Amino acid sequence: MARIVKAPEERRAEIVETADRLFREVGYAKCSVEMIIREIGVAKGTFYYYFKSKPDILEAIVEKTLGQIVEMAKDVANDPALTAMQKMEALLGSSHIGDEDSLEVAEMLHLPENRELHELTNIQTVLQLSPILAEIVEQGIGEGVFEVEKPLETIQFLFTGAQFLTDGDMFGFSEAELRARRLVMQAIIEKALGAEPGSFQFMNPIRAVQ
Amino acid sequence: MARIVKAPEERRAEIVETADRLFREVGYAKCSVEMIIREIGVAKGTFYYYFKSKPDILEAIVEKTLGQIVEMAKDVANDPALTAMQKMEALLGSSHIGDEDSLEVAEMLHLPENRELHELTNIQTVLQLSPILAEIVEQGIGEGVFEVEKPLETIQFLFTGAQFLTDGDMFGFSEAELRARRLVMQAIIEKALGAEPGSFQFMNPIRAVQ
Amino acid sequence: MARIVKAPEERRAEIVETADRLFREVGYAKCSVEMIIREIGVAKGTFYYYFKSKPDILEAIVEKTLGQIVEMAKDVANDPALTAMQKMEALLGSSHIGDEDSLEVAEMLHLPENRELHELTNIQTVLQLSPILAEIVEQGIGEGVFEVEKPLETIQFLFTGAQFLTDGDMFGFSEAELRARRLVMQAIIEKALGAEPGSFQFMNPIRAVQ
Amino acid sequence: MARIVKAPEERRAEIVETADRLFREVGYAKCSVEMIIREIGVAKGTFYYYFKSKPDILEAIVEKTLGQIVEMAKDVANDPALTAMQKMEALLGSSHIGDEDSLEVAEMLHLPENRELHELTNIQTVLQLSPILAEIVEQGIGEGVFEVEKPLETIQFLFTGAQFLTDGDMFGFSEAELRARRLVMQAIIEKALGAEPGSFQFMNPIRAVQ
DNA sequence: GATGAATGAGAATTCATTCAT
DNA sequence: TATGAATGAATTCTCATTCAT
Repeated sequence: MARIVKAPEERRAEIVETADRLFREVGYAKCSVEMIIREIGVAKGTFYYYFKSKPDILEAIVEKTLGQIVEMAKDVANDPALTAMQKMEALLGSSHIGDEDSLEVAEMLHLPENRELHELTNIQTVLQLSPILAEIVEQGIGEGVFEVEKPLETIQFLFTGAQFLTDGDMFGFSEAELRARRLVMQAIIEKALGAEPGSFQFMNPIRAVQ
Repeated sequence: MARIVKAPEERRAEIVETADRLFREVGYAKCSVEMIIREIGVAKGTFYYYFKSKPDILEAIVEKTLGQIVEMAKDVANDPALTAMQKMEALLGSSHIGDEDSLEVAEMLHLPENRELHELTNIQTVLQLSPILAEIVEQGIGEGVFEVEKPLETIQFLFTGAQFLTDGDMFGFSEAELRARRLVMQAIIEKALGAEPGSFQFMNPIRAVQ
Repeated sequence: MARIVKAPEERRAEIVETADRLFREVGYAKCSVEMIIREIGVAKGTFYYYFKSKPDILEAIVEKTLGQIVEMAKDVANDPALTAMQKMEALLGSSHIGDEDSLEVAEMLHLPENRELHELTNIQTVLQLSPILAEIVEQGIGEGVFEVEKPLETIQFLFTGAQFLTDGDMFGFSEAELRARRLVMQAIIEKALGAEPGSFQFMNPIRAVQ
Repeated sequence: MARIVKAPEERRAEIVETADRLFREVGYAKCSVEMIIREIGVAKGTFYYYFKSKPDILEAIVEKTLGQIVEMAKDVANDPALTAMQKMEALLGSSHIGDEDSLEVAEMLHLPENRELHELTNIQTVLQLSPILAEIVEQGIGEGVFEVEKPLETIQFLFTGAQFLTDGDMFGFSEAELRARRLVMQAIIEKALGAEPGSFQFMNPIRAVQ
């Protein structure tokens, strides 16, 4: 096959992205290295030139994904101009704000993922994001909008429930069922954080059915 | 090897139980059919006489496990002598009541499981158990101990959070961390169900540190 | 491919023999499992049903070969009717005596072998055969035909020299060169063992050029 | 990486030396070209600029090694001031004479080598060195210290036995076992060459145990 | 019902070698 | 001279499944 030379970072990114997509589409275990390289049009050796094993690229994907999520969350959390509630909305709201191509946390987490990626990314997401969210909750306590004793543990529980219940299609819920669950989630979160009922309405915006 | 003839149901049950145990011990993907039959001392053909494929026996295991859990939950739920709170305690409490070898729901769900079984059983557990628990919540509303609008969805959210956060060692929490999370879980559940603070204390019994 | 079922020992022996031959023909490293199974006409899985790895079958081959050699040597050594000199002749002589299909030690050792098999079999042959030969030398000392102080070490040295110098075609000697070396070998062995000059003439029989 | 230009002979020698060392350390087959170039800090292409293949560099190494050995042996053999016995001692003696960093033949041959290098170098060593040694034996016959009919073949046999029996750790002998074998070797060599008993004592110098 | 030898389609990984720059 | 990204054939090994007995 014709040899096409690319800048290493470019080639590496190309492989990561393709693998990421295929892993999510067909699952990590069922997606062979063969599939990945055929999709890109490179040789087996090229794959192994950049990644020393299949688990190795999985790690790279998780790191990349988490990096993006955490970075965005930190940007929001550290913005001194925002109230705790505004930060919550920015991170958990389901409506797009600002520029188009920025993926939101909520959206990122709702990709149809498979088990391995699920476990690795979702769990890591909960673990890495909850301290950031907990800090926002602390800010909110200071601002008098939240009232809760153990912000970190509370956030972790709520996050986990939200993550796994509405993520992917693990549960096979219909759109209507998902909506109902999101509404309830909102109420539980408000109660758990001691927030005003309705203050997390941004999680369930009224909008036209997609 | 000597041919040992057994009653079909017995042989089938033997295979299911062994596979169940091995799947949980070493994981579904990593447990080969070979391992299962060697453990029992039976031939390959015998396995395929009873189950048409490996996924097939996985399904059988999940069905069996769920059946046991759901049956027990229904027994409790349908006991006319118990209050809603007592039923909750019976199903979610972490202390043993009654005979020794009966596995509780809470206990069953906390076995170190692997991904495949996890996904299949945990999710199915949430889906099948939540209507039963929701009914108990309705009973509790009638008895004035709970106050919540959407029992089913609320239960599902809480159940999911509890399930995934404290199950297995997905998150790698230490014992102390798990205890902290269980305490918070109790508070959130009470708030979400509109129950008296401390009424779900049975989830966190004071006991000697192991 | 048509499934041909054979008795396990038969199939196993078939694989060992084919592998043995191919390893010697093309070398252990260069002979792939694929080559072996294609030669026999069985599936890959069949090979791995009988041998857990490629090194595993190598071991089996060496064991088989050594077993045959050592067994024959022991039979000769333990024959009470033979003198030490006759035993030496039986084991080291290059002319066929008796039944046709019995491979002699000398002949067995002169097969064109490759490195791995060479190292493993030749060395093991020296180590396992030298005590047997040393015992014969002791018998010879008693009979007054040998005179040497350290039979075992002496035998090992002589055996090693003989083994590696005239074995296979490591050195690329011509037939004439080999003959010359064998003659000298005879003289050295006689001197080293303190035997009568010419007593090991059986190693170099006068015969028509092949 | 920064491109470091070196004089061709220097670069070539650098690669040969590194490959030589690594081949001996990890074995020819197990030492990849990658390992060699990483060790030097040079690119793949550079390796293939100097050597057309991996077997090619192996050949270069053997030639280099043999060259050194043969050259030294010739220097000794052609020294008109030395007796045959002194030459034997110079070449086969196990004690250091002269300057420190000069490797002796005996020492060179006892490096822990691997199969490929072993076969190629040891055999070639025997073949190239034996005529030189044979010439010394002829000189010794003239001087009345040796008495043997076929010097070349005799030397070849003795050399081969010595080489393979005590080389590397093919046989896995202990230090004590090796000492016993070297003593016997001395006796056999003396007998085979018709030399005075004890005249080859230099092969087994009495020295403090290490 | 039961056996276990046999199947074969993959899977991951290695590495000597090439070639555009 | 030198670089290093790219190649791809080859290799070992796995394991769910089949089928002759």
